[in-house]
Amino acid sequence: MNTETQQSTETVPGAERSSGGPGRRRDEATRQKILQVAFDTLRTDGLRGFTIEGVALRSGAGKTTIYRWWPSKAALAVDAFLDRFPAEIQCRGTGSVIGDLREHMRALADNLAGDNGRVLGAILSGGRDDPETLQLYRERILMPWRERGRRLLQRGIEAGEIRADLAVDAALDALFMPLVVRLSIKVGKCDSEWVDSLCDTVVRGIRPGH
Amino acid sequence: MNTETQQSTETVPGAERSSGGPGRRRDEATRQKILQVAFDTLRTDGLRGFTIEGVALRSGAGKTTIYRWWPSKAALAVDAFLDRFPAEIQCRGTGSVIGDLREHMRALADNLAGDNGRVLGAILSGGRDDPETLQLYRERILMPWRERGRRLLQRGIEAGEIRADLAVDAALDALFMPLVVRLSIKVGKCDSEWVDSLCDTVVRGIRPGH
Amino acid sequence: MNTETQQSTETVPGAERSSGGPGRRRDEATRQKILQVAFDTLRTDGLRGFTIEGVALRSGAGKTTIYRWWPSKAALAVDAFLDRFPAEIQCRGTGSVIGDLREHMRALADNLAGDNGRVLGAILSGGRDDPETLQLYRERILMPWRERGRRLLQRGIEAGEIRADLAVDAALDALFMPLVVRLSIKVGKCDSEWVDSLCDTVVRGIRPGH
Amino acid sequence: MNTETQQSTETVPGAERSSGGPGRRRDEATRQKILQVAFDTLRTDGLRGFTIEGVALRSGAGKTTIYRWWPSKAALAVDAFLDRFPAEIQCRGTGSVIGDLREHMRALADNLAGDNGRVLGAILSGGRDDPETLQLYRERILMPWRERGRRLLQRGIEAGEIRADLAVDAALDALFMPLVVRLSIKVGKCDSEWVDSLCDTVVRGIRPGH
DNA sequence: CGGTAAGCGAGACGGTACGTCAGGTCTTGGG
DNA sequence: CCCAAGACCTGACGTACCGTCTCGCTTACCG
Repeated sequence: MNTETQQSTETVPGAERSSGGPGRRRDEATRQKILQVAFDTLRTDGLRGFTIEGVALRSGAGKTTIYRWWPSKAALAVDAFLDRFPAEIQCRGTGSVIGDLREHMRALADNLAGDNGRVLGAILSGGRDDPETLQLYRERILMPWRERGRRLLQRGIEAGEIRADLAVDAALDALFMPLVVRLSIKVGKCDSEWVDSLCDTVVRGIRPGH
Repeated sequence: MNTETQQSTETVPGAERSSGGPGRRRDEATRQKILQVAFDTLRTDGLRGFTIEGVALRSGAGKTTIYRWWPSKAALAVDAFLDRFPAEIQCRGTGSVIGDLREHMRALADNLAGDNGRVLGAILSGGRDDPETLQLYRERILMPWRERGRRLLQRGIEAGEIRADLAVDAALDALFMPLVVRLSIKVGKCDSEWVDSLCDTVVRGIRPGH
Repeated sequence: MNTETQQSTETVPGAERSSGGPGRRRDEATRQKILQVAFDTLRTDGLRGFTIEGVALRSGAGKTTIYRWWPSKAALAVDAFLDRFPAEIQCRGTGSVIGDLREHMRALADNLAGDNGRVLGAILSGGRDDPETLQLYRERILMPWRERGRRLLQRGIEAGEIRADLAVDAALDALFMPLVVRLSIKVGKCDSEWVDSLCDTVVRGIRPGH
Repeated sequence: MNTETQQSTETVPGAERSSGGPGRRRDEATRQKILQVAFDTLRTDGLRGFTIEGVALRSGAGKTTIYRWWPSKAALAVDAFLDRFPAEIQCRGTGSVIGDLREHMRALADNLAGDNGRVLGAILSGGRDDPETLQLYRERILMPWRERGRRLLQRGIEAGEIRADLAVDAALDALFMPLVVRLSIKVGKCDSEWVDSLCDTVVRGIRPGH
């Protein structure tokens, strides 16, 4: 678990009520075990084999305990993912904004190349019907990516590296959505070659140059 | 059912073995009823409320009959969608290739604005765990969109409207994937305004012009 | 099949309408195959594994054909049994009526020792809920046994070997019912030793003798 | 439920694990309701209409709950019967052992005259294919009858009322099996007249008296 | 330092849907 | 009119998880 990047723990499901008042404290080891098992199950069996019952069994926890802290299995899945996914993608700065943008997307794709990608893919689709989980997904996974991208684009506009009349949201869509789809629909790979190609295309557009 | 646009019906699940040999023929009315009910259920209740049991009940068919023709509920969902979705999106030609591209995407978005979009969204994610259905989805829904787009882009390159060194696949990703995500994750609308904005962005790129 | 002992074939289910009128004649080979397979299935798998579906499959007949000639699977079972069970148990005469009685029961038990017993046991219980089959069973299997026994007893009474005030039906119950139960409930064996013991007991009674 | 006559409840299916250890206790009311409904269904509709599904529906219990406690529907049927059937048939003593024997059988027939008989008849045959249930049936229903009878016979032998060289098992067969058959095959009634007649026959034998 | 208020595991409970099996009916084409 | 093949609706099967609900036990604070 990446403790240093876990911010605003209080409002996160599965981590509330950690002190104050009488009664036994929440067992942190149990929480960890549950998240661990949840993540592994998602990785190994996909969302199909991901059941509260199974997580409870394999983690040695009671179902009650899981339901006490996570409102739905989708919430648990999102949490299990985020617990192992850095809130802030770290990447080295290049000289230019557009270079930084490419680095950001590369780092993202890198990070999602292995287990994380499998797990996120599982979540992406499965939780779709649960509006609450969709909300969680948008807010806690997708938005941070876009916000980081948005900041970069704005910085680029200010620096004159990006045209001022850009429809920022559309650009973010063009950049990040393909990543999301490739993960969930498994159409093609998400390697850095592809990421570069995508970035380049969006940066230059499809019209004949200059 | 749109008979004229339904090509190569023989290899499509749920439509095989329609003649020859002894034994009772497949009941076309039943097939239609099942697809109809499946579509309506997906539209109304989403994938959450979409159960074989329910479709059987509401269509008056036996569960066995459904399982005889569709291997999984995801396969049924894909079929129900395609039965009501035109295989070829029709749109008027404009003078330019880029105009045609925009028209194509507008028509697509239009077609998915109502029930079709709801249903497709439901399918998109739910079928993810069933590799077979994913395959179906890619081949029978996504690919036709991309192919149409690919042909347009290539025509544009030949006509000099589009730069010759374009990474076509990346461009297709940037154009169509956002549409898919907006449908499935319900992040933002898919109206023609947004489509125009997206097209424009991909066409011009994000760098300062010429 | 024991053709010579099969009497009154006309009223037997599965053997009617064998001539006259237009149309194709009934296929005797098919009838034989069905009965054969039915018998074997009962013998091998018991009533549990005895299904019209299975018989149709293994005999190569269509389900329709079976239903055309037998109203229920119990009827088929009874028929399959009777087709291989001699209508008249043959046994050598002894000097005395009581000896003949013992011989009759021995022959019966003998005949039911192997496959026939297994099959009859299967029928006995399974058909119980179908009143029609129960009727069949009583009329075509049980009654002949009792009638033969009744004739013997009556002969014994006339000959003075059996007391005149005997409640014949009760005696028949005491003699034959244990056989039926042992077959169906599988409580104990039905070997000739046991048969002798039973006969002897019923003959002599339980009170101290002479 | 006849609490006072229910002995050794611990080893009886559907009544185990009623205390100790963590976890929610078994709901006795539910158990009662299930047995009640099962009994009523058997009485009303026979074994034909006796389905786990139906019992679950009418009792308000989940199918899982039934399957948790009873391995098969036959086991449930046996239990439903025994729950309402006195483990020890009570009957007044007469002066003689043979009189007591007749009383015992009368009481038995009496007890089985109404609903109990219908239910037992239903069980008798239906459970035949399930060896486990057959076992249950033999051990928990048939054996107690025979044991009681056996004790009576032995007492009779000691008292000189019954001949010393009697084959006790054969005598028990002759006495009780007809009862069982009459119940299951429905050949004739089980009234006290018939019971008397049967007893008398077995007691006196069929040979001319003394 | 003892009461009380949680947290925790185990596990029973009423449900819903699953995917399968067999029952009995029907509709083909061919003999 | 018979027969095979086989599609069809019905209904029950036994299983898997769901989310809820007791239980008895274990902490830990707070008066």
